[in-house]
Amino acid sequence: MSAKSGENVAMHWFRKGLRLHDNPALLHALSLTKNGGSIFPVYVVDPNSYQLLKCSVNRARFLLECCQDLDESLKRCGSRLYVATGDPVEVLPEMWKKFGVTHMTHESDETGEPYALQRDTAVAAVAKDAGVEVIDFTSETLRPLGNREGGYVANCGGDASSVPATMTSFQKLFSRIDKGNIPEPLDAPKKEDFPISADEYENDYLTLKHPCDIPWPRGQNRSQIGPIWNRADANKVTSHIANGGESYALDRLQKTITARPNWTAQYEKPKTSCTEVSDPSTTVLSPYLSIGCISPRTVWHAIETANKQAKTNRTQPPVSLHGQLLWRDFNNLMAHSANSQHAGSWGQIKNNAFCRDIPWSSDPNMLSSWKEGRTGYPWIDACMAQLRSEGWIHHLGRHAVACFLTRGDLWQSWVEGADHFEAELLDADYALNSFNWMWLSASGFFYQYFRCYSPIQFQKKNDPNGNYIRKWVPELAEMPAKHIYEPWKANVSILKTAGVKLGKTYPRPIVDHAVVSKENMSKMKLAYDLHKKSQGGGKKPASTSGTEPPKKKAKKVKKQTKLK
DNA sequence: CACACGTTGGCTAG
DNA sequence: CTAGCCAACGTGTG
Repeated sequence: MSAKSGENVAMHWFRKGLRLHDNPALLHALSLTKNGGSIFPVYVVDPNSYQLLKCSVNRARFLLECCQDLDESLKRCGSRLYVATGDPVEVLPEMWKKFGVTHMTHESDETGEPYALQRDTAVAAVAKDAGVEVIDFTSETLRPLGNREGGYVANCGGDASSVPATMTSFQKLFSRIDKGNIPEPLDAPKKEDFPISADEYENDYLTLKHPCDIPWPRGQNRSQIGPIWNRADANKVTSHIANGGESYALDRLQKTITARPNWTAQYEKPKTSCTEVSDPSTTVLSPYLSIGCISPRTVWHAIETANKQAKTNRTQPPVSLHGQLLWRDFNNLMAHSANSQHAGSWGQIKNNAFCRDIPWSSDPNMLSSWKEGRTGYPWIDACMAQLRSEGWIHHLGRHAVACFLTRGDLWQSWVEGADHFEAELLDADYALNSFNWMWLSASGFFYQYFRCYSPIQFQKKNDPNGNYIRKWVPELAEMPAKHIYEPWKANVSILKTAGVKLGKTYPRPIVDHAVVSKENMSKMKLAYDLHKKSQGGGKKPASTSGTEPPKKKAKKVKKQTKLK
């Protein structure tokens, strides 16, 4: 196809942002074709992308469903999704040439995720050579992260290293910009917004239907990067916590938020339940937000509308539903800031401006026991089983397993845990994943390491009968409630009745939580002291141990006087 | 320098 | 079921 002179041939390149609604880049591409011309909506299945490099078959399945849904929606507009496979730097120029593309739009990736950054830089260079004009738009977060108008960095004097690094101060920044008002989302384009043109490639660039159609990254040993699968594994993926696609995302938004104004207004994240065995207590919009099936601004305004309809008092950030979107922007801003200071530092410990260097051990056996749910702590193993099976765990379950792997029990690096989550979670997100792992391991953003989750007590008080364990660790399904959280404490006859053989049908505990959690707290104390020394450079004299008892006394006295 | 505060801890006494 | 302690983190504010 060649463009008539004066007519634009526009391409919109979907990477994340797999939606038609609130998609400024797509709308711009369409506006270029108002006076004739044509549009090519494109997705490149890129095995090296964050979405596919480390990726379970369940996550791959979700991504393909997103593309299929997008294809169907575009078909209803008289267009379709053109799917290519390979390295965008090679694939896109071929398509530009074939289609006669004059302009390409895409959503910008502002976090500085290393692969996306080098990919977009390389694509911009080849586009320049090919004479294709590339225009990008921010639509991944509530506000732009960087220096664009209305962006967080732009509102902090343009310096990405001086943005707020605590949630409290971030909320202040958020409220200061445009008085905390978030622009209305843009409508999805309608059929009449699309130019009419025949599809000369109707048998080509079709959407992939099966995870096995996705090629492995070339020249790499896939088994060392992430999960591998075959057709039989792929066909077995049946437990769907979420079907991929914008249609499903908007449907879920309707059912969880729009239809439940009182529930929405009273939402308190820490109080949501992590004991449900089939019906999650949260919205499960995260898989859709991470791949961009739904716009954060669309979710924001749906919450706003529901809040106004509610007949109850409404909760406030950070625990409210709006608060959850603020956390998301905050996490993205932190990734942007870290990578602006040291490229690629966000996902690692080294050079990461927000991460303390804690001397984690590296024990392959500990790590694999955790990944495979063989720690001998039923609540931890149940969570890991749900992760493997559904690609999702409740937020508090994630806390428990993350604390357990790192500062709580196994003393393994948070980066290992983050890699596993990235492979398995349907809502794997570059910014949020590392942020939460730093938080839970007390490497950054959260420092009260003496607050430690118990792999037993925390869930025992929520789910005394252990229903969640019974579902995800069926080996323990017959254990009496009294011993289901600590099967090693049950006597021989109880175990026998329940059909459990410790060390055979279910493992003995890999560590003694009561012992190692105390040891680990002292290790944290040492690591923090070392950090203080390296930071202060002798600036601040270390307090002597002799001052401790009087300090305690003084505080106690003050507390007492305060109470009176 | 002191103090309040931080989205979601555990334990025990009353 | 709740309050207070455990042993004590960093950040932001005044």
